[in-house]
Order: sequence, then C-alpha cells, then structure tokens
Amino acid sequence: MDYKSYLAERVQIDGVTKEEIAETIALPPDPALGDYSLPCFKFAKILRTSPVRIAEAVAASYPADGVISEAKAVNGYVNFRVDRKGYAEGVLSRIEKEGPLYGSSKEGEGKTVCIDYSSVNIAKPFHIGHLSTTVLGGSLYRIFRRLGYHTVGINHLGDYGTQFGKLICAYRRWGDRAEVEKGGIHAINALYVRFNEEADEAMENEAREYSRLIESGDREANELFDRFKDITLRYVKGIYERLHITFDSYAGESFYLDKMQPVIDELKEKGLLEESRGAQVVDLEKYGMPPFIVLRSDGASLYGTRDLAAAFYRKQTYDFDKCLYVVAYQQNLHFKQLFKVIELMGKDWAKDLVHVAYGMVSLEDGAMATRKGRVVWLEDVISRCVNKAKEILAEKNPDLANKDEVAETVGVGAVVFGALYNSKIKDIVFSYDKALNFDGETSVYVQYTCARAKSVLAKADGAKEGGMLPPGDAEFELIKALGAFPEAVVQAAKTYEPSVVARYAVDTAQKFNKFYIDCKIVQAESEELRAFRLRLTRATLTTLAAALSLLGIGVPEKM
RNA sequence: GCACUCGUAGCGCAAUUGGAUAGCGUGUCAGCCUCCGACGCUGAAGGUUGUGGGUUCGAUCCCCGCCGGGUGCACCA
Repeated sequence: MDYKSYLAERVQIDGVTKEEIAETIALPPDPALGDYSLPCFKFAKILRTSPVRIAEAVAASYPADGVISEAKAVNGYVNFRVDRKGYAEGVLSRIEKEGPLYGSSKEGEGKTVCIDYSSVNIAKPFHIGHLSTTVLGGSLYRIFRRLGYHTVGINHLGDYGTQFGKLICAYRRWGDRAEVEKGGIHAINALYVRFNEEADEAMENEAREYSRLIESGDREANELFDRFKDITLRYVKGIYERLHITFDSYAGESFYLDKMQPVIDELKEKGLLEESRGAQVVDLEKYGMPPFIVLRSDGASLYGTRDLAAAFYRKQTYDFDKCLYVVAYQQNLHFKQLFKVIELMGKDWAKDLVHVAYGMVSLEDGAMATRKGRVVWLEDVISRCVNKAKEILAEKNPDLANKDEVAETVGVGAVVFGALYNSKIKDIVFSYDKALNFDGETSVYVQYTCARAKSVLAKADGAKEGGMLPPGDAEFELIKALGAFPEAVVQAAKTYEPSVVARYAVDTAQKFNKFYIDCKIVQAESEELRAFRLRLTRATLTTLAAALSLLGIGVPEKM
C-alpha cells in the first residue's frame, strides 16, 4: 500500500490538488517526530494564512482511522504516525509473497530498454578502468528487469580499427601460434604494446596494408583476426561469469560496417551532410558544438558513424523505449553530438537515448598507463580480493565447509560492491588498501548480516514463525527500511544509480543489526514474540538478498 | 580560452532532488563476547557544506561571480 497517496487522498487543503499534496509529503528527519510529514509552508501563500495554522487545521480535521494513528501539527509541519501493526503486516506479507523478486513492479510492462555496457576491445585485457561500465550496466540490467522492462544487454565490441592491422603485423614479425594460445590475451596485448614501442615507418605501412586486407575480406588476415577475437571473447567471458554479467548481443563495431550507408544516405537526403576540410560532417555550430564527422577526408568511417548506424539498428531491431550508453564522462561531448544529429534527422526517439556517464579510475601515482606498465588488471583485483576473503575465513571460521566457494562469493562481491557503492559520477583513485578493506560499508558487512540472520533462523530449529505483534522502535525502524526497498529500486532506475540499491542494502543491514542487539529473537520472552521476530528476520534476509542480487552479488549460507 | 563536471568532519562518501538539529563509514579515543555469529554493537571527539552575492518562509541542493581539481574541445575509440 502506498501511504503517501493514501494520506494525500484524505488530507483536505482548499485550492491544493491531491497530487501536490502527495508530492509534498516527506519523511521526518527523526523517527521520533513521526513516520510521514507534510510541510505546509508552500500552501501559506495560496491560503494567505500562516503555515502553523494550516498545519493545525489539517491535523485537527484529519479523520482518524485504523491506518494512520496520529496526525500532529508541529511548527508548520503535520506529522503523521502510521498504525504500526497494519503497516508491518503490509510490508511483511508483500515480501513473503514476492520472495527473491521483492521490489517487482509493472512499471516497465511492454517496454524495452537497451543497455550498452562493458564494450570490450579485442586484444585488450580488462583493467580496473573497465569495471565501472561492466558492473553498472550489469546492475542496471537487473534493476530494469525487476521493474518489468524487457532488457537487452549489448556488448558493443571494439572489433574494428587500424590497431588490428598493427596487431597482425606484430604477430607476423614476433608472434608465435603456440605462445599466443598459451599466453592468451596478455600475450596478444604484449605484441600490440611492442609494436607501439618499436614500429618504424615500414612496419606502420605494413600495418596499414593489413588493415586494408581485413576489410577487403582477405582470408588469411581475417583468420588471424578471428583468432584474436576468439581468444579475447573466451577471456572476457570467464570474467563475466565470475562477475555474473550477461549480454544478449555481442554486435560490435564491425557488425555495423554494412549498415552505415543507408544512414549516411539519409543524412545526405536531409541536407545535413556537408564537406568541411575534406571530411563529410554535420555542422553543429548552432548548438555550440564542433562538427560531427561522419566520413574522414579519406572516405573512411569513424566510430561515430558506427554509433549512428548502431542506434538506428537498435531502434529498428528492438524498438526500445530507452537506450542507455554506460560510458565514461570523457565521452560527454561525443554523445551529445550523436544524439543531436539523430534529433536533427527528425527522429523523435533521439530523446530516448541516454548517456549514463560515470567517473574515471586512476591510480595513486596518477593515470593508468598500459605502456609504462602502470596498470591494474581486473583479474588480479578479483583474485586478490578472493584470496583476502579466504584468509579471513581461515582465521574466523576455520571449520567452514566449501571455503573456496564462499570466498569467491565474498571476494567478488567486494569488488563489485566497491564499484557500485558511490555515485557513479565520482572519480575513483584505486588502491589495493581500499579494495581489500572489508570493514564498514561493504558487501561483506551485508553478507555477514545475512549469515547472522541465517544462523538465527537455523538456531530456531523449526520453531513457529509468523504472526504479528505491535512492533517496538527497533523492530519498526527495520520494518520501515524493509518497506522502502521497492521505492529504492524505482529511484535507482530513474537516476541510473545502482548506488541507491547498494546504500539501501547497507542501511537496512544496519537497522537489522540494531534490532538484533536490542531484541532477543530465538530467546524472546514469549512464543508469539519469537514467532514474529523470526518472521521479521526471514523478511530481512529475503530483502537483503534481493537487494544484493540486483547488484549481481550473492549471499553465502555461512561465512 | 570555451563547454561540461566535481568541491560536505583528517580520509572516503550520503543527504528521499528546496524542508525540521547536515548523516554514515573509516581513522583516533573510551567501552561491550559464561545472551541467538565481535566480519558485530554503544559512546566521545571531529562542520562557517570551497568562497562572495542573489532568489525563497526555508539553500548542501536553484541562479550569478570568483577560487581549486577533473574531463573534453575535427578526421583515435
């Protein structure tokens, strides 16, 4: 039940609509004040009365009922207190009904969201900088799906460009089949790095020639390229598996090569294309932006051209209601240009394209530099976090069965959570000290809380679980938190911020731990109270697991 | 130079999008395991929300100026 609209329905203020009242209803800063509040200041002008008086009038005229137990005016606010039993029953029964899918809604029914994320480059290993787009996109995918949207996860592979000519050239000169098979993506990357260090004029020319050969469909060049692509995909799929990330499409840049021409033709038809310094561009000066280059002066396409074709293809293929691009804010201008060009082409769906921008990752000694070896590989971060989890488990829970499995869940969870906990726009300075610290506001805290709850439920050993008693303060604070989950999911989707869910999980875990310290559960004073508290414990567990699952993080049985 | 963006406790970040006494974690200090998991909990200390104006009953949030950091600004992605 939606208490805000319930209250709005029953509060009468002349000249103010229900919607306005519903929008104005807020949560008091201190639960001691009440559960919901209505600040009356903005109504004072319309009614030409003091807010204090309005609040008093609203409180006095509020019809008492079984849902709201109190309406009290305080300094221009009306503070409402809900009937705790009724509220608690509503929250708990919804959680019990929806289970692991708690927070579901019909908001997205019949709507499709495309999400472009992770987008790996062929022949380049994942470093810590790729983590954000991967887990942000993966989480948004789950969040939108929870809200009933049909979701399409797209890995827009970087599988086209002059770098592959260089790679083939390097492989021909220094490479070795067995070595590449054995060394995998890092061996390939080493070849590419070496090319950039050592290539002379002749090699550059050779590389250009190989690029041409790939494009013209030369068998040998393409076989090599496909092998590099294959090795890359095998490698990233291993990482995606550990991070619980999935995609519905791996259509990358090369996929759109034969789909650009119609879009270019349409640009021409609409008189948007013009020549400038030898290149074909869309002039955006009117909009305060540099021109959008469609074709280079040598006639070749650019990544923007491929992005343009991809947008049209996605609209055609998926008929999306929204298409998200989870890409770092460095590309702000590029997406602004891209979206503007599509708008200028008269496509009303340009408004449905969203650049979900996030901050950059650097290291303590400055920006990452692959060439200088100043780089943190994602797989190293994962394995170090999992090893750390293993160490802690060995120390704190030496008798634990399936230690490796639990360490994987805990360690990987910490990596993912660390990338999702703060607002996505914030820059991150990566350090192992921080990444390996599992204290405080982390997934480990939430997982620990779950393990604690599970342990309590196990200890109850089949005792009666259920029923309802008037909740005390700690119990009710927890219940309110549990009830806030669906709203948090909606908020996360609306702002494209999985951090809302991550913070929700920590906040709710804190509330549970307070409840746990304050209230005896298994050893409650009466059987009824124990049954109720066990019910509350189980609902918390369901909710925390639901929240973590939206982030792609699991919950171990014990840890 | 222009555009975008960030600036909140020593450090890392929140603040329900304009609401009440600005919160949480970490770090420091002092406590709590012969009561269900101490990877936990309680308390103390720590703030002129970068700065100066403006709008408003009310500003961390909106507007303008300034200071500081980051990013981008034509054929790379």
